[in-house]
Amino acid sequence: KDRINILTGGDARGKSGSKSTEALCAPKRNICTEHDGTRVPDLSLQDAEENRIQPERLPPGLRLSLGNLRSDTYSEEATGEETELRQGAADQQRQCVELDKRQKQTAETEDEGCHDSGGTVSCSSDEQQSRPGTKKRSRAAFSHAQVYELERRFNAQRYLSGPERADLAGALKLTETQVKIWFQNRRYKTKRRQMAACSSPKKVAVQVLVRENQKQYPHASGVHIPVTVPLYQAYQYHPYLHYCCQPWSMNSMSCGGML
DNA sequence: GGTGTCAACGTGTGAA
DNA sequence: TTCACACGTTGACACC
Repeated sequence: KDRINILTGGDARGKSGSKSTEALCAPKRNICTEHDGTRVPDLSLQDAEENRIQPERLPPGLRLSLGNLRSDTYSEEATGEETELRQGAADQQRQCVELDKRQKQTAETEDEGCHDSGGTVSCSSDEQQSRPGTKKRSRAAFSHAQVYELERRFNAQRYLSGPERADLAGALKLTETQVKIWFQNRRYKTKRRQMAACSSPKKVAVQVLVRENQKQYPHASGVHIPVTVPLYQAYQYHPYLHYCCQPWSMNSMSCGGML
């Protein structure tokens, strides 16, 4: 059902090298079309709020390494951020070192058929299948810098065109497929969290309504049940709520039973 | 051992 | 036919 959103509005997809790629992508971004045909804003900004990686929480080693990864898109933002990136706590540095050690150990213990692709360790499916009796599936662990840059890009735009994906993949030393899959997984993960956040506020409201056995709302149909918990309070603990339950999204997010 | 995370994979779909 | 999408699942891994 959500394909409607993608194919009619928010879709920035395009075949690599396809002639229509650029035309499809940029102008339509940030606009989605609901099932009933109404247009709704893309959620990238809200996602950015929820998913943003705070620079001060990054290990210092990673902070410094990010400068080489930044594309022109982020050049302005990078200057102020880089100063911030240089400040770090010692424990964070230790954490980073530990993680790097673990990643290196993992890489070293991989089989010979596996290859290191820019900080990630993976095996091609051919290599896996060529081994008799082994059907081991690889799961590349992206480096912190790669994930950071992917997150940054995702916060800026939820969909990448073919050229954009190629650029990003090249910058991060990942394959285009990896970048594509990462964005797919990232969008789906965001949506799942939205749905989870959308359903949880129900419990809060119900608790208040049944308090003290007061029969304040005789019409059980619930047509005019007042909201007893201010929405801003709910938003404080459920950051997805404010767009998940807005009028333009009510049709698609099944939040009708929220009260 | 159970659980959560996440990259990779599989499926169904529409557009070009 | 090819491609990218949403969505669900799988398998590896880390943590408790």
